[in-house]
Amino acid sequence: MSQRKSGHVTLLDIARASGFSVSTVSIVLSEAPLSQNVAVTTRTHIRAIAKQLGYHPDAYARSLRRRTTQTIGILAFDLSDPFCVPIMRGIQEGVHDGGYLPLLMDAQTERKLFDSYLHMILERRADGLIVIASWVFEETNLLGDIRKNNVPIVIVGRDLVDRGISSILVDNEAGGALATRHLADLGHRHIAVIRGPQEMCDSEPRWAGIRKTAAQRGIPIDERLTFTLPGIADPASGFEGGVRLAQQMLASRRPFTAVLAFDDLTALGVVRGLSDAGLRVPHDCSVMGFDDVLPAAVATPAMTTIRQPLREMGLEAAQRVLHAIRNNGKAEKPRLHQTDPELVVRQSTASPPSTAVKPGRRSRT
Amino acid sequence: MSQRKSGHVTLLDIARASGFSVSTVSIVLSEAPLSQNVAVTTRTHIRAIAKQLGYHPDAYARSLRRRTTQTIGILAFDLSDPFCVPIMRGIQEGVHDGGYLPLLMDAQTERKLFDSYLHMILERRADGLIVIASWVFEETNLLGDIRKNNVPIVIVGRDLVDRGISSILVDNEAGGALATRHLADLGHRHIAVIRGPQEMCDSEPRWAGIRKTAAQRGIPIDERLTFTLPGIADPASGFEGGVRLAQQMLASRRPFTAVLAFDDLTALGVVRGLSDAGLRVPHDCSVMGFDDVLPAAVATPAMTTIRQPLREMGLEAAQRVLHAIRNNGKAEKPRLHQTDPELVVRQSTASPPSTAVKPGRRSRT
DNA sequence: TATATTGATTCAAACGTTTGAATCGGATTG
DNA sequence: CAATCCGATTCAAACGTTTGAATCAATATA
Repeated sequence: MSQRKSGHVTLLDIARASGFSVSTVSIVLSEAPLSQNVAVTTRTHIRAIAKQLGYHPDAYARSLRRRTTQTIGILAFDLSDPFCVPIMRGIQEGVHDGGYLPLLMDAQTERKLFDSYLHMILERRADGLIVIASWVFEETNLLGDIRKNNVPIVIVGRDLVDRGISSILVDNEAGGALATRHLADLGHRHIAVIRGPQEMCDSEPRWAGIRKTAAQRGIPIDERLTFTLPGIADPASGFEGGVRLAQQMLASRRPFTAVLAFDDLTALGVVRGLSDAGLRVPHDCSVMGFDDVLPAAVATPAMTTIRQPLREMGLEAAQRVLHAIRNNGKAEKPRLHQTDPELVVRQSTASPPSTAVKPGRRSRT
Repeated sequence: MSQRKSGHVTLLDIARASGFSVSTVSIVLSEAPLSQNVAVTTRTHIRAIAKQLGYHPDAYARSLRRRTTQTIGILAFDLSDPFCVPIMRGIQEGVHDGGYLPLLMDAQTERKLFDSYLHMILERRADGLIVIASWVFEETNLLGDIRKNNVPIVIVGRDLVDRGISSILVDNEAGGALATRHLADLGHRHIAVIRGPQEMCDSEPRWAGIRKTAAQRGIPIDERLTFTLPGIADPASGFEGGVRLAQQMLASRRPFTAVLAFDDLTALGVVRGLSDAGLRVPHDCSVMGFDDVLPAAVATPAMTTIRQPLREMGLEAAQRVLHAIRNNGKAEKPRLHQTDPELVVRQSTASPPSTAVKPGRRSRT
């Protein structure tokens, strides 16, 4: 009855129903400072009617008038990547605590979608933007458009500082070193390595950390036991890659007692590959991952890995944009924030077998 | 220079820069039917300036005027549940194809956040709403408010038809039957069962499917080998529950050759629990999950499970709301849509050991 | 030449809020 | 009694769009 054509209850509806003007109703319902001057009886009356009618202020009209949306866009390149989830959680926490509304979007690894969502975020006048760049993430020139409309932006999972964008990243070199040191401490001398795809910025420094630490400890790196993942956009491909590369390792007939995989999914693939060949982890061969995502924790044997402080990274990203929003005027210079990785020892690593197992030869059946 | 105080480029800016009126600019840039009447030179001129200035129409002003937001809210109770991801993907696909923008929100298993986001969705005037109710999901009376503002709503993962809400759900009874049949076909006669928490609507019918099929096949269900997961909101708790219950199974000293777990995470927990006790899966004992989420697929041995057509369910949900939006006037009556589960045979199930292993006794070490 | 037709552009109102300024009856003060 | 102040409420303009109706010149028709 009092419903308008739009189907939504508006201030006018309440004004009519209560006998007061739209202004008064607005002042009361939005709890403006002026509402202290409004008679108490009026206030309660208006509030009662609003609740009864199921009034919810129109965010569009409100934002239009107030010229602020209190909204921060979160654009994930691939939300199905378990890697994204804790980051997203951290971001949400930070954004929410700052009184902003997170506007979550998932580009599903599709460049086209990514751009289209970037448009939407611009059109929705988000006060800030955070990009989660998991796995292989293609550049987009649209990011320039973002800055043209001076929306503060932070990216996590990729270093775009030289593009003028604040970035948050784990210290990959330290992570690679941590992993290598762990295997060295266990006594491994023959380590197979699976490097990340060349397109990913994490690959190189992680590899550097591995190489340097191996050199320090006097561990030779056999290049015939060094492999590289192909750069496919689908993160689940990491698993398949791990399976395939494990087979190649075994086929190479070079001895190794541990595998250092680029990330957890790849490591899980390696476990599968080794297991299919009759090898047991960690009894016959140790396997390490990187990231510490859910599947690694619930697999058996539980995966030893290098944890990225994903939640903290998300939180940091949120605080970074919020800060940028607050001193809106002066654009601060982009910074790179590196976070500390952490070794998580679980079940997939152990000392090398006493008698050096020669992989490629089935150990049972 | 031509930037307004808002920091965003507006139609007025372009009008001034081009020498045409706001109306003309609007007509051109929004590609209204009238734009055919606009001179070609004018069109290209205006478009050029718009691009140069980096113009993006203000979604708020536009929606306000057009009285439609072309937006569908997606409210997930817990996005970190891998169960949600394919559903969300399906929804996104359907929503996007229908020309709508998905507005994704993640309640992080918090009732308070859920309600708060529900508010936001209402305030943002979403044209429709889809709720993903993974795991234990508490009711909320706010759903009534949604209908009061006649926003079409569909829920997936929970049956709320008697509350007047269209629901999409896997056929749990069929799924339970499918799983039981698979184990029976393999020759298992002693099956331990882990039932879902009582708070979940999936638990009962799934259990019914198991019981009936077991009876059909003449397989006794030992109630001392039947367990129930506690109803905790955190889905990762399923894994812990599985570990603990596996220990209880073994401690009970009752013989069993297979475990039918409520879902994949629980099943992975069971594998861990059995493995810690020295039992091998599937050699000593088979384990089955339910849902078919990512961690089940990448574990070793790969988990045999019952797949829910999650993506299809999401798609269906999207189409259901879109349909409801289209014939807005007449509210159609809520329907329950049950989807067909599918058996996915992997590595975690096999025939029972020839010599009936008595669990509770370590088979090695 | 006057009138109708067309093509190109603009006017102006509206969407639902918010908010500085204005109103207005009544009470207080000089 | 006039002037002032105060508390309670309302006016009216603005936010950036869209769009039916209006304008207006130039061309085609009678």
